[in-house]
Amino acid sequence: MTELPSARHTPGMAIRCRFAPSPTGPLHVGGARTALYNFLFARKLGGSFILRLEDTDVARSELEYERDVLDSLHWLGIEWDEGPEVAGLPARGPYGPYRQMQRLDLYRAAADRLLAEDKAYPCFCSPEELAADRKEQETAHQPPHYVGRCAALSVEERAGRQAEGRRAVIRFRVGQGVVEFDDLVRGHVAIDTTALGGDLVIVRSDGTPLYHFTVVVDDAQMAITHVIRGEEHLSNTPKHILLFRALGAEVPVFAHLPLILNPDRTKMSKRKSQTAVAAYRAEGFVKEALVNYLALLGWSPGTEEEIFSLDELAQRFELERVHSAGAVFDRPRLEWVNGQWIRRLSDDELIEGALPYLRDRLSEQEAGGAQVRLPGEDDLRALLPLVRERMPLLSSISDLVDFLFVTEIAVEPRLLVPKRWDASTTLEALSEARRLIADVGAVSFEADELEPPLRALCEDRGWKAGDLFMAIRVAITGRTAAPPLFDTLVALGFERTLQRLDAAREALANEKGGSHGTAT
RNA sequence: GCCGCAUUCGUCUAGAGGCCCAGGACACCGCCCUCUCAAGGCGGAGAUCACCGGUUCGAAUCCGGUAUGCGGUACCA
Repeated sequence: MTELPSARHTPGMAIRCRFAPSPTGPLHVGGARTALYNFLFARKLGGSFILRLEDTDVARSELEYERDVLDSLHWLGIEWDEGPEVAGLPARGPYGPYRQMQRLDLYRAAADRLLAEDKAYPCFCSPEELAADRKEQETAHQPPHYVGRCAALSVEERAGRQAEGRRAVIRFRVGQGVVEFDDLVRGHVAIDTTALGGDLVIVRSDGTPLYHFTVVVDDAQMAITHVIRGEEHLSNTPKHILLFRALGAEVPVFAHLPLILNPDRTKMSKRKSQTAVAAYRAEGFVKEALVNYLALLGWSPGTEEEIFSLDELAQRFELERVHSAGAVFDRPRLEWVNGQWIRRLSDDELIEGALPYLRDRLSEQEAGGAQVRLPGEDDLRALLPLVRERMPLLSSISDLVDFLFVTEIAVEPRLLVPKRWDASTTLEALSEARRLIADVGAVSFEADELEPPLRALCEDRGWKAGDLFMAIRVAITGRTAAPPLFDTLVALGFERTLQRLDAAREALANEKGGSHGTAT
């Protein structure tokens, strides 16, 4: 029996695809990308995107994770057309319920049908028997498979075992032959059923269904036309196809996505990489960047453009252009994309995104004993031109401007002295600069007014302007890297600029006096 | 072990027989710009297209094999 490819999509039929996470952990970037590709595919072709929760692994499923998965998808802008009830909102769509634990009777009915048609059978083999089989196969260098001990039991034999009190699993008859299908990403795939490990268990002895069964029952009942999922399912696809056929259902088209990898090229894992979408969000990545980056991890538009909004992606996305090889998750590149998107955000979006980080930073400092003023939206709005292009992450805002909102900054005296200068020169320069700034500022404290006289001073004294500016920068920010100096002075304000200059001079004088005192 | 999938610069990728002694981006290096940091501009280094055979006038592109990697092979999902 050689099967012809049957994974054909009927033209004209509405496209339906789905993302089916199991809430056993926070949403992983790999899952997010799978969801994204499904979403984009549906949007591009005017189909429906369905969300289904695979929560049959009761032991590992947690409500907290379910919320994380849902929140993360929502944050990314990946909205579903049909899905379960969440946060008080009712379920949407005609094929519900969309939670597997609420679909148990559907699986039971499907299993009963397969049993009635003898496409499946009860298997009474004990775990010990199975383990013994496996061991034997191993020594004989055979691939592990179910030997079929219970495949041909008579009605009497089954009744007998039941009477002994043995509990049965339900096994699906896999049969002989080659299963073939055309994967939208991988092309033609053919797998012999002998590689499937024998008749597979679809219902546990406690009556609960197994993944390979529920996924097919659900995809069939929900009329899924395209199954877009991770590559780890490729080898199991023949089982699914056989099950679809046995159930008399249309076999969907499959598309197996390449894996996202750790830097060592193994499947990306929590153990070796940061995987949770929520963790990237917390760090200060914007949703546009994560979507953009993930879309390009395994897919390319074929042009040299690389910044795309979700809407643009939905217009351009093609499954046929998805790569077949795994892709290493490259954080530096993600940060670059993030910087690109931060530049593109509106002022309000940027403020909304960044302000909480700044306030958190200042609150921390306040808790540490510092006196701070918590900035509001307008404070940050005024600073946007100074910081926007300096932010790889939303959280970068803190290092850039926090010194503007604390009453006193800590200045390391050594940092005040530029490389080409000594402490005396620095002290003198700072004093001269203080005088000039006080004079100019008394009339008008503007960036344009401040710069020329200070440059003239340097010219006069034979100083490098950069050295003077660096000394001032450290004096008022405590850092050697900061936004442009004169705008920063203005943002700080006339009074506070003079205060910090004075404090720096004092610190320098003390330091200098101290070291000289001991030397002479 | 068996089955499957994959293999183009460090990384993400373009490339569907001649346009490729392989293009772009990130990262890296240098120069320019410049008050620091960024950003931006320009330039550099970086891939014998995993390897070996074959097909062809011609192969990164087609075919076969090998190697390596990854995935699957559960009463997990």
